[in-house]
Amino acid sequence: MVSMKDISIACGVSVATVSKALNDHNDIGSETKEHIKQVAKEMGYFPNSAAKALKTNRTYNIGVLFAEDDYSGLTHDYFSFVLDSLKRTVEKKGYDITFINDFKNRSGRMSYLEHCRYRGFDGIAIVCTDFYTPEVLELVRSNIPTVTIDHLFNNVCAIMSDNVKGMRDLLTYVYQKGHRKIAYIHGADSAVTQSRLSSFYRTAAQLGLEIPDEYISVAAYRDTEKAYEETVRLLKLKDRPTCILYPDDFAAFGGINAIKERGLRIPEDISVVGYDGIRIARHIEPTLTTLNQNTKELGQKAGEKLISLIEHPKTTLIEQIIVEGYVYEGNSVADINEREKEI
Amino acid sequence: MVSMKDISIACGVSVATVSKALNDHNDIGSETKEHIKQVAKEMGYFPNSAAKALKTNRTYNIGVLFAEDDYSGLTHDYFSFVLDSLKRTVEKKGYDITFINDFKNRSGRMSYLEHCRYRGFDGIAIVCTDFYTPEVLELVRSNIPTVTIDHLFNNVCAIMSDNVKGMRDLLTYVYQKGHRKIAYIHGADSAVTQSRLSSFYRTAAQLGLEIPDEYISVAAYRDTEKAYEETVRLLKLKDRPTCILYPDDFAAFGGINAIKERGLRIPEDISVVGYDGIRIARHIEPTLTTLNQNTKELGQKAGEKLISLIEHPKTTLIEQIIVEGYVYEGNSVADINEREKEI
DNA sequence: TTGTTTTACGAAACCGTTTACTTAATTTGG
DNA sequence: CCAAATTAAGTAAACGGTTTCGTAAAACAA
Repeated sequence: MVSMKDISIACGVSVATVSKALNDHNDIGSETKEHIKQVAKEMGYFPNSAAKALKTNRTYNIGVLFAEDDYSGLTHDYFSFVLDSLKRTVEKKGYDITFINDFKNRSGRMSYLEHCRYRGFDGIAIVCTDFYTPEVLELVRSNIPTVTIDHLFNNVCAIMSDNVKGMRDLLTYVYQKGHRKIAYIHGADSAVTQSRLSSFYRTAAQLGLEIPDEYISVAAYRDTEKAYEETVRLLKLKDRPTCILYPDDFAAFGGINAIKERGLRIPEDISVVGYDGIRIARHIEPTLTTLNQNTKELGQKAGEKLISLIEHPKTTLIEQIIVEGYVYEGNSVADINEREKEI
Repeated sequence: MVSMKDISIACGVSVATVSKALNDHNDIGSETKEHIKQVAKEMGYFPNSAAKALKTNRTYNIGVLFAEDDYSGLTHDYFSFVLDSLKRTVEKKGYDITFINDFKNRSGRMSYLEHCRYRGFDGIAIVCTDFYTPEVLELVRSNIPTVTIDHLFNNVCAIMSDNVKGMRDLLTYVYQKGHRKIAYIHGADSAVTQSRLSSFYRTAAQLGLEIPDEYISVAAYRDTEKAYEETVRLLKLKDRPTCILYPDDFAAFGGINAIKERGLRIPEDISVVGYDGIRIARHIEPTLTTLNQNTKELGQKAGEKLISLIEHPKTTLIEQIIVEGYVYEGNSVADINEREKEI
């Protein structure tokens, strides 16, 4: 490992001069500066992040907290796209990404916050987790620059997918296609679910839709089994819905299977709507009508906001950034306007 | 930030004593040791990873190189599962994960290797990338402990999914179902593709299958469009195959769509086989018969091997670890044994 | 010329830990 | 009882940078 000391010897200057030359301080003569840079390059020098961090308290490293439960963080289509975009964004600005976890070593276990302090993360992004555990709360209450994604805390920047508009657009779309009997199997309780559900009810009211209680039920996100069951239940109803909204695309597949197994056609017999816009939704038959979330922008805004928070703490607004998605029009929703007329 | 110095003052001992007490050196009296530990806990002390790394040259941080091209690394179902498993495994042993990239700061861009040295990664895992770029080669030639996944380099530990056995099992399965006219749309050229393709031919020969050239073609992994096109081509053949193998599950969906659009049924009219065993494959209709790769074990073995390489460099074997998958029997492959008899 | 400012660099402290080497006190052995 | 060995602590130098402050030389002004 070639260090500044080696360069200072090679150039016959002090290490202070080397440091200042490489960092482009302006109290170093331009010839000296160029010469030092040249020699540094020739000798294959690059800095030691640990030493730099130790002295400057800046690591250029961002901690990302992702769900630790099985199969719900990294492997989640929606969140992995957000992470990918976040990663690209911060890397462009010279930051690395390290996962936050309950770090274990011989002296025991660390809380998330302790882990962050241990690693000296300049900022943290909380992407996909249970936001109401004590450790997560401890984290957001700390003074480390933080952004959360799809969750709103007091005094913490949040990048939110516009669930209210998303659900409104989705329901309005379905309505315009002539549907009046619309069921909604919503996700498990969370801030996101709340937003969507209340937007669903509000929009329904505005459209003059009547939603019987039996049209509303719950299946956890990505729970194909439960979505399947609930779909079966809905199909058995005397007054069956013409369209079913699912918690997300993945869960929708459970519903689709239930429908197909009963010999019903999509969308002719019953329409189906997902949420998220995962890749596969566009590649199956029927292509799934869904709310396509803008994962790229979510990750990008989160990264930009976080870096701004780190580099300009005084002037960066603590705010909520809303990112809109759009209705992806597959062919899983029938246009029944004409059918209605016939009746 | 409470440091060892603070504790040393609080305890009336030197920082060396604190350091040794906290690290359980045995030249500290047990009472003193306990007392120091107690005070450290009370004061909320935890170490500074940068300082520790600077002094010890150990970061307990592992660099992971993931493809940087759009939508092929993090968001890839197969690789994201491997990463998830790798992450869990190394975290259990007290290591963190940071992504390797071409780090940029004001003094320019770093190569992957330079980035690794800059961050002082104890080891690196190369998971999913183009293995033949100069920068990746530079990386594997370095003396940093390294494991690669699904690629074999000289003198580097490799964790490989058993593509030879996988393809053999898959083809044998299809054969046992009575299929004799089997097409294989294989992935773009790579070591993985080579393994599968040669295993396909060898197994075919052993089974006495004749595979006309027109049954073999190429579509990039996850390229639904190309898979669609190639499927259309296959369907138009005079002597049409009864079963088509795809590069991966995702690509298979392209093929499935082509087949369905032409009014053909799966598996009654034509059988379809994927590769990977991504989650969704079990949740669509028909459920996809595919080779289920053992992502959990791949990530786990990779993590364990890497840590062994880091902690016991002398005694750890440089070897190739093969992880087997299994045929997931969906219902996309028809049993045509009886049909054959009828004819 | 002399006094003042500017420029270009160096000395040294410091960031938080680890560790080789000392040293003082205590225990052990004969 | 005294020398040797052991134990328990401390001292100080590193690790590789950054930064404050000081200063000699050069440039400038009058």
